[in-house]
Amino acid sequence: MRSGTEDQPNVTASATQTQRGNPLRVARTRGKILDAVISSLDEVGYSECSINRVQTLAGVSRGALTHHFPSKEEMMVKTLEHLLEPVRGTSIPGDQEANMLRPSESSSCLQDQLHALWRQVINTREGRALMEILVAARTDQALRDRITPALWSYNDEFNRNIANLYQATEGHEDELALLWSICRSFMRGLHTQVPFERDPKIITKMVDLFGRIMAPHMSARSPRGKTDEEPI
Amino acid sequence: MRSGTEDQPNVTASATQTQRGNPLRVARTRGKILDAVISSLDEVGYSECSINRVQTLAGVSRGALTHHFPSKEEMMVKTLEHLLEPVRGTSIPGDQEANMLRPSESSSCLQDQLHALWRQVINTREGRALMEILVAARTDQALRDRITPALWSYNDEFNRNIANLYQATEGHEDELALLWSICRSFMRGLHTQVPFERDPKIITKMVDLFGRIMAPHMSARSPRGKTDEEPI
DNA sequence: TTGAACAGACCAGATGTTCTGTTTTACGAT
DNA sequence: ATCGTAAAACAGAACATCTGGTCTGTTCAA
Repeated sequence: MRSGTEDQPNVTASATQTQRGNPLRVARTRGKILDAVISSLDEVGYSECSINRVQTLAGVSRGALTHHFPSKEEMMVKTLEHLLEPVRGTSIPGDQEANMLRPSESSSCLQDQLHALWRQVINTREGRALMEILVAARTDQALRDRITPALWSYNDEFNRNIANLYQATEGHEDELALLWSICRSFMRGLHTQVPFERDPKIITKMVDLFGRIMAPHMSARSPRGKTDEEPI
Repeated sequence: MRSGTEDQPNVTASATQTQRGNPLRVARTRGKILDAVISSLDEVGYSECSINRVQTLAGVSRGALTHHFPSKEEMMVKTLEHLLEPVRGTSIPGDQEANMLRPSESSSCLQDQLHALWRQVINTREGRALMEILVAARTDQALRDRITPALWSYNDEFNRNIANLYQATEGHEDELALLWSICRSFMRGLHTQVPFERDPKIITKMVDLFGRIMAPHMSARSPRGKTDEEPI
């Protein structure tokens, strides 16, 4: 609580001259820590994602960790914001996840896009780590209060982008955001089914059938106007 | 590890003469403990659901708790099995949750039934507690291995019942289980959205729209014998 | 020389488990 | 009927371990 609790130097942006001097060394350290947090959340869950585990996995000292993240709550908040960055405005152009909303290169069929969303975004280290934080924040009001603004901002950005890339069937244009919320809720729920499913193909079948059911209600906009190479 | 680790006297059934004597006193104690576990999971989450909190909330001593549940893992396993009981074969006939799968008395419209499922089963203390255990078990292999059989058994029973009460549209009869898995996955995912939603009505809207989308693919069987009274 | 970046020790408190006692209950012998 | 006994049911202390937070140093770059 010695320094401002809310405006740590941004790691992704070029923090060239915040106050004193630390070029990209802090970015590497913070990156290692955030990566260790994500791995820990994915592999052992929120309750076992302890400071000791993170510092060991990241290969940094306790001092370094506490310097960058004064508290565990701070660590989780910053991790979540880090996880949400790729789809926000602050994303790096070359980032792979930044294109998650864009119709995949292979096909613009909704089913294929949902499959891609599941495989490349939701069912990943990052996706599972995010889920852990969301579930933990439900019962941790302090954490929830701190991550809610980022989630709202993310959600707004998400809906803004999605309206440019997809459209609901005519007469139901106002339902597009709701439709996508349903898609995301379905896939988050899938997280709690995967570990217990006998046959992994069931998950694929569920995504596939879900896509078939949703397809009549929404579709990708044709992206001509941005000179994309024609999806369908 | 002094007694058999797998066959504690069943609490729901009339444990009249298992080996020695304990009539309904143990049922009350176990009930208080299980209730405290459920409340703790719902209110403070898995990571904060400690032995101390449970024993305090239940109003029982440490000895009583460890007597009935020798380990925390055992406690969680038994709690999950307790949560899954109402819809299993071992359910008490008068239990309110036992009828969760049955078309509600109000209407047999799928949307209304999904709303009832959400309000009366999923979005409840018990539903949220179950979610906490499922999420925790993802990263806790020992716990996962112990609850998986109960989940499979529950799932089989679920699908068996659901086939008697619902039907997919003709030509897709084999998809009924998959359709219901999608419904359940969607609603589990909803758990992670509720705490962060600005307007609670959004959740209702999502359930409603989801029901409208799913309705063409499945419907309730008429409960009178086999004489269908035309669902669609 | 200044302050950020890092290193590592230290702490009070909480965690889950194990342990030894005490009470309660059922049942069999009298 | 009652009394003794064994085991279940319960009570609570003690344990080593781990948690997250705080603290004092040291290194590094401007």
